[in-house]
Formats: sequence, structure tokens, C-alpha cells
Amino acid sequence: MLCIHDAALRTWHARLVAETRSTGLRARVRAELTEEIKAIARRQLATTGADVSLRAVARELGMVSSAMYRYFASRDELLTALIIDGYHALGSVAERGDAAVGRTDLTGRFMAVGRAVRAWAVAHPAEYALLYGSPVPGYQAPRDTVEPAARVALVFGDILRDAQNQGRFADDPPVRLPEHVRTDLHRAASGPVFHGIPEPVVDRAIAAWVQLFGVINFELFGHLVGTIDHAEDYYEHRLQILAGEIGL
Amino acid sequence: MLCIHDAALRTWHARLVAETRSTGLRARVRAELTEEIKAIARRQLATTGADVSLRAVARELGMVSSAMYRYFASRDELLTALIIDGYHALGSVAERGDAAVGRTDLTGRFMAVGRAVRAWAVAHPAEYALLYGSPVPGYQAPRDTVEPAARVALVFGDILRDAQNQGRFADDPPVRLPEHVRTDLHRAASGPVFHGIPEPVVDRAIAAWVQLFGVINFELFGHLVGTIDHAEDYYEHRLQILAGEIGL
DNA sequence: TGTACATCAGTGAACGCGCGTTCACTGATGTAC
DNA sequence: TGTACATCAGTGAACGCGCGTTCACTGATGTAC
Repeated sequence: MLCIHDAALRTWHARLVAETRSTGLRARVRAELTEEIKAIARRQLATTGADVSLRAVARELGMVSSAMYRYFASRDELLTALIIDGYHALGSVAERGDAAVGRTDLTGRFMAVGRAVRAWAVAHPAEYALLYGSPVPGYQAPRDTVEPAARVALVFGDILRDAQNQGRFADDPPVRLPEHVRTDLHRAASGPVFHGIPEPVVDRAIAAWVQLFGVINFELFGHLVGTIDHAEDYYEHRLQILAGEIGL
Repeated sequence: MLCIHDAALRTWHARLVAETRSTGLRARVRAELTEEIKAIARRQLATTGADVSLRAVARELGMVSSAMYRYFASRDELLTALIIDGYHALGSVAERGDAAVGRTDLTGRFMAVGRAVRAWAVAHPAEYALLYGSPVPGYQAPRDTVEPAARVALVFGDILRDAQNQGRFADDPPVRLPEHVRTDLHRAASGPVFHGIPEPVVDRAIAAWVQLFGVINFELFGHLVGTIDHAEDYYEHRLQILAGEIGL
């Protein structure tokens, strides 16, 4: 048996335990403040774009700027947290949209998800821009953002899989795809989002997905002004058509 | 007859004449330097995003920062110039792409335009992001950008009109459109880009347009990574399909 | 052709502001025994 | 239950940097007569 008499080591161990239980008052306060920092930063996104400023957040919190470093190791880390939160928020509304519709109503589910995505984007344009707009110069998104980013797509994939199981794509005519496209679609069809979906369906599905985000992009970034003024109705209309084109 | 003896007024008039002729050496040097400033700023876009800095441009030019104000009244004005130039550059490559194909080959023309747009975007990602990415916080694009922005769409509209004149849309089945969508499409169909095109075709055309830019957005902004790796082939494939869906 | 004058490009200093990040510190909170 | 100690949150000052914009100025270039 190993006896450790060093007091420092003992308390270090105790701290580890406390942290894993993570039920202490301090931990809770810390978690709350972390959330508050992110909330303020999110609000500031709207006026400053991706140029979140630790100093500005600290100012609004009534704290000194260096105190921010107790919560985030750098500005980029805060940005990463906002991005991850954003993807989760979007994924979450998509999941709820999907869950609110009867499992067998595939068109309804697709449209509900689409609607939820747009509604979230319109309600949080700056966050949406952070996720789907221009890349932030000098910022390289870390690996941790990849999984949250896929969450919303997974909802879509589940709908496709249910459609597949219901035999919706059974009498799909065969399609000739260019070689490299077939390669990519084949790989996609064995990935987490589209696994088990026939490649031609994956093709149509990605195209629909791209179009949905394309409409939202154009709407939020001002490229529909003067052409499509009733963006919500237009989007709804497109959802309907795309559901049909996918074959739901 | 009015006699003006004031020397100042005389030279002011002379200056006006010189400016309209605009053939003086000074004017030429000035024009060249203006272009150089924009070129440097464009290059810097790649590393700084939309945060173009007059000081950084001046530094690279070996000039003092205040000298920039001889050429642009403010940072925003320089940004506006870059945006306008960008739209013109894009419109121009689209026009050239179109012009290189036989007038009656409508699918070929559509694909050439699409290809030109993507090629330009891939070659100038930062400029593309300035035009089609997140809006620059605190920057309001002035009216002068509207017309250049439409240039690329006009090329597309011309192809549709030629198709229409060739009777391509003659046996289009009638389509029921939601009220507000019909309103918007109707107005679009009497605007400069789509005038004379049947509303259902305008609908499909806008959707195709949105999808093309959607694919480019996703490619450049990193949302195809891991799904579509052969972006060029994929885009080409989509162009082909979209040409068919529009009815070219 | 020469002179007087207006215009213009570019300078250099300054104003006033913002930022991210580091560091030594104080005092409160939690923990082990 | 009390004490000694470790941990942690937050402070305040500082470093070194960047920015847009203004302003009075110098000297060269162009223009009118």
C-alpha cells in the first residue's frame, strides 16, 4: 500500500473528487458566470459581428478585463464556445421541430425541421452568420465544433432513413452519376448522417439542404431584397416543393 | 453677356473642363493610385476579412495614412468601392462565360455562366465573402452597389429570355403558387432581370440560382468538408441537373 | 514665353479610442485533519 | 469544532499594439493671362 503524507497531494486529490462531483457552490457559480459571459458575448455579436471583445464583455459584466481569463483562456476559446453553443441550439430546435410531428408524416417532419432552422436563423441572425457566414479571418475552428455542427443534419438524415424504411425510394429510377460525385455520395451514404440511404437520394437530399440554407443566407444577407419580399412564404413554398423532389 | 473677372471662378471653370476631359497627367496618376490602393486592400481582404485598414494599406504603399483621404473619404467608402468592383468583376466573368458559347445552346450557356461564377469565387474567396457572406457589422451598403450587384443576374435572365423566345417553356404545366409567392414572382417577372419570363419558370430559376450560390457558399465556408470533397465535379453535376430542371 | 496664382498630393504630428494578454496581488471560499 | 493551508475569483496596472480621422503644412504641378 502506498502512503502519501504530502498535504498538497491530498488536497489535489480531494479537488479532483469535488470537480467530478461538481456539486459545490463555487462550481455552480462558476458555471452560471460562464453562461452569462457567453450570453453577453452573443448579444454583442449582433453589433460587432464575429469581433467579440473580451474587454467589452467584461465591461458589461462590471468586471475587469483580466477576470475573463478565469473563464476562457483566450478570445478564440470564447468564440469557439459560442459556435458550439450555436450549433447545439440549432440542432436542438430542429430536433424539437421534428419531434412535434407524427413519425409517419415524412413531408411534415421535413418541413417542420426546415421551418425550425429558418426560424432560429431569423431570430438569431448574428449567431447564424457566425455558423454559416464568412469564415472569421485568423480563426481556425477546432475539432470540437465538428460534432455539434452535424447535429442538425442528423435530424434530416433520420427522416430520410424513415422514408427509406417505408419504401419511399423503392421505385427510384436508376441514375448515372459522374465518377467523383458517385465516390463522394457513396462515402456520404456510409457516414453517420446518410448511412443506408441510396446515393441518388443522398444527391437530391444534399441539394435540397443546400437550397434551404441558400435561401436563408440570401434572405439574411440581403440578396432577396427587391425580389422576394415575403421570405417566409417563399421559404415555405420551397420546403413543400423540395419535400416532393426528395421523394418524401 | 455675363463677364466674370474673378480669377478664382475662371480657374474653377477650367478645372471642370480638365476634369471632364480627364486626360491630364495628374488625373491619370490619380486614377492609377486609386486602383493600386484598391488592389492592395483587396489583397489584404484575404487575411483580415472585411476589416480593411486604411493604415495598413498606406503602410504597404509606403505612404502616410492620412494620404489615403485624398483618394477615399473614409474607410467605408473604400469598402464600397471594393464591393462595387467585386460585383463588376463577377458580372464580367459571367458575361464572358456566356458569350463564349453559341447563342442557341442554352444549357451550355447556363453552365458556362455557373462555372464562371464558381471559378471567380474560388479564385477570390475573400472578395466573394465580401459580396455574399455575412454582412459587415456597422456597414450599410449604399445605393450604388445595387446596380452592379444585379449585373451577374442579368446574364442569367438573358439566357432565360432566349429560352422563352425559343419556346422552351411553351408546354409548361400550370402551377398553383401560394398568394404571396405569386405576388413576388409576378413583380420579379416584370423587373429588369426576369421580365417576360413566366412566373413558374422564374420560381425554378431563382431556386436554381439560390442553389448554385448555396453550393459555393458551403464549399468556401467549409460546410462540405467531409461530405463533398470533389466540389468542382459536384458543382458541375448540379449545374447539369439544374439546367434540366429549369427547362433549358 | 514668363509670371502669378490656384490646385493638389503627400507629410507629420496629434487626438482619442480600442484591443488581447500578462502578472503580481488580495481576500474570500473551501478542504483536510 | 477549530485551525492551517490550498485554491480560486477578481483586481489594477501595465505592455505593446492597432485603428480612423483631423489639421496645418510644404512643395510640386498645372493653368490663365
